[in-house]
Amino acid sequence: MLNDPIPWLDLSQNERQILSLIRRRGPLPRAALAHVTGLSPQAITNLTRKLIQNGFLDAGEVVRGKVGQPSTPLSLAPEGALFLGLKLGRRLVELALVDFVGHIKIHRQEIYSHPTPERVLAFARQGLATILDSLAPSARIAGMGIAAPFRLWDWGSEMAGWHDVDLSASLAEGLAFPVFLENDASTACAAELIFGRSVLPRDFVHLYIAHFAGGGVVLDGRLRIGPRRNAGALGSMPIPGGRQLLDAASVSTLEQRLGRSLPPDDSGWQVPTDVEAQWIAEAAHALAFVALSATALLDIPVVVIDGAVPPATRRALADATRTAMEALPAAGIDRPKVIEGSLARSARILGAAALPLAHFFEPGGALA
Amino acid sequence: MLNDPIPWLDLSQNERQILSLIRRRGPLPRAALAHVTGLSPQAITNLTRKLIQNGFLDAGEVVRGKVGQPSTPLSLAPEGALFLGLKLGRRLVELALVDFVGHIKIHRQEIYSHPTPERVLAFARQGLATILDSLAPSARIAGMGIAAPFRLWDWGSEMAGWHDVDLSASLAEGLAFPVFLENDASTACAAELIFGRSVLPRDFVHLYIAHFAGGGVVLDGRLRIGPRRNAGALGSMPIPGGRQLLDAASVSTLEQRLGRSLPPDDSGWQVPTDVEAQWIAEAAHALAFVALSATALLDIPVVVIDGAVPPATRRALADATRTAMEALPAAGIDRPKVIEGSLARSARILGAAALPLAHFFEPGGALA
DNA sequence: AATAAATCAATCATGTTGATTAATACGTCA
DNA sequence: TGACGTATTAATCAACATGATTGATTTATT
Repeated sequence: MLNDPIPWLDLSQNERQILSLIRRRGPLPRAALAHVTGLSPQAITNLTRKLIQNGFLDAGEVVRGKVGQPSTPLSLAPEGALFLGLKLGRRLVELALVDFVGHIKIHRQEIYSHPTPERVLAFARQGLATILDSLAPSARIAGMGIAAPFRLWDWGSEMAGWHDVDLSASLAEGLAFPVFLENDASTACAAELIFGRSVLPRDFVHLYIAHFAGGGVVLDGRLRIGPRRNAGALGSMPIPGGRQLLDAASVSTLEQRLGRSLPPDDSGWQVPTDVEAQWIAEAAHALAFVALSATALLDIPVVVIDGAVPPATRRALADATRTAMEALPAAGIDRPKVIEGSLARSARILGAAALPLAHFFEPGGALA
Repeated sequence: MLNDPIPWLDLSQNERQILSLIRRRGPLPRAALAHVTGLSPQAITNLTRKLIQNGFLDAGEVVRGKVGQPSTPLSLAPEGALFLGLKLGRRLVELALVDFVGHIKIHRQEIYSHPTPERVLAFARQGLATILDSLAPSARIAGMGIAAPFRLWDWGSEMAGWHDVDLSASLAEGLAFPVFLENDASTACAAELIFGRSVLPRDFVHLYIAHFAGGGVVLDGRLRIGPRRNAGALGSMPIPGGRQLLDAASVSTLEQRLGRSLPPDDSGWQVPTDVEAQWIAEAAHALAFVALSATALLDIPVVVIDGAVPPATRRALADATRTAMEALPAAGIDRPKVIEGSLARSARILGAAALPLAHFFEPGGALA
């Protein structure tokens, strides 16, 4: 799957670095690229020529008004590559086609009471066929990413069918592009890293509060996977009281307090304020503890909090986490900045699509 | 300090990789190097020729008895480069000259009740002069590393003098080589990584129990420093009870229980077994908690425990940590293996010397 | 005239590829 | 038993490919 040097996807590290820089900082002229990459202007000329020819970059309008020859900013070509994302959730499957700049071009979804392999596969296959049919033959799909919770079968007896399903392999059959699978919370982190609208440092920890709590760790601008593909398992972080983060900071905990489950969109989020406030207080305490742990270990300057929750709730969680962190001992370390994510419910599906993007277009394949 | 391309120290990434491989796996023939680096045999021939010419590698006796042409294993040249290490402790300063394979060639030390800048600087300068005098002019010193606890001034009013001392800059003056400074617990980790006799994976966390508790994080074979040079501050990891690791797992805690301080060598370690056992039990609990946190965050497969304690104590700590970890919740993660370090009291001084070594000879400069 | 962006042409550094040589073990045959 | 051919492995040589740098040059602007 990862062994074929598909010619148009075979980018060098320096080409990837250029694309990654423009993705994060917006359109840049060649001179700026030379300066920040440390490469010679000549090398940038050669590399960008190739990238433009291959349809990954567009030359913008020349910028006049400054001393010296005008510069021509280079921007990402939206159709440079397309990516498919499949997100598997507790109540919802989603399939999306995402372009090179992170726009969702096509989106389909289906609601269920609980996911079965048959239903998910049928939805994915049919959606895939429809999408592929609708595309011009010139459209370049680089790959598909799947965001799925780990251990679906732990959710209850009706989920036992997932035990021996290899979603990735089942869907990859017959497709002309590779398929990637990752924990859904990690994909949310990947989305923030690749498509996020926040200003982020090279190192940060991402906490994503959905039915479960999970996260991702970004070091040196790359999402860390870990030797056993289980880094960023923030939901499993131990917290005081013999518990783990996901016991305190997850929507499932809120649902338990509430006595009912919440629908898979913000519009249905009707939660009594006192119940929510209490949940937030406890969750924030756990989040603060975990954030400080990460900082002591990795010198993390920023912790991003996001989740499949309404913006107001996310804000309250972030605020409460900041407050809770003040009460925890931090001798010898600098408390990290807590900021909100920018993608909320769309983080996981965008992150799914970001998996092939990172693999082919980010320096180092963004895997580690 | 780090900007000059001293010719004999200007090694390419591939040269560094070769040296690093041989350092860890022992003498290797060229064919093996080609296989594991992925470079062509021809490239290995060229690179090793240069490394031998420059005095970093020695060709060993050819190995016969196998099918095919005999192979000539290449080993590190002990005099390939020399490194100075200065370790500053609570009761002890040490200065050492360490060769390319991690042997301590010269060692001097001085005991005090508490360190003052004057005394430490005088000791270092005099020792430095003596050592440099004793060396042949052909000896190649690559640099000096300093292992010092952070925030010395927090130890008490008599240490206030350290507030505005830049040890690194003061000592660098007049020296022909660069000086590096790092937290002493981090250098212990660096020593295990570079000179350690244990078999280690590419990712591990190192816990070092001395007067304080600290540690280091190694990812992808590189010691992680962090954007603010404070990664691996494991002593500051929060643990249940509103405390931090160093409140539970440090020799200073033991000394408090004991009502007296312990001398800076194993021979003076006379601790009643019940006091030690109780201390170990509490420390192990905290260590296990921290180990699990690190694993959830980074998918760490191995945690190394070492310290400035007798081997038996270290073993008891490791054993107790393993046990304590079983009692902590670990849903969603694999508990890491707990192993003992191999360097004990010499870890920090060796690690100090390893700082310049890593900077010049490890892939990526081993800083991150 | 100064400045900055971008390119051209020549060169260099560092790798690969494919052919070649060297030294050995092992099977086979006289 | 000893001699000899063959497969195997290590290592190198020579030619070439890739991808960068350097220094001179062109262009468009204040």
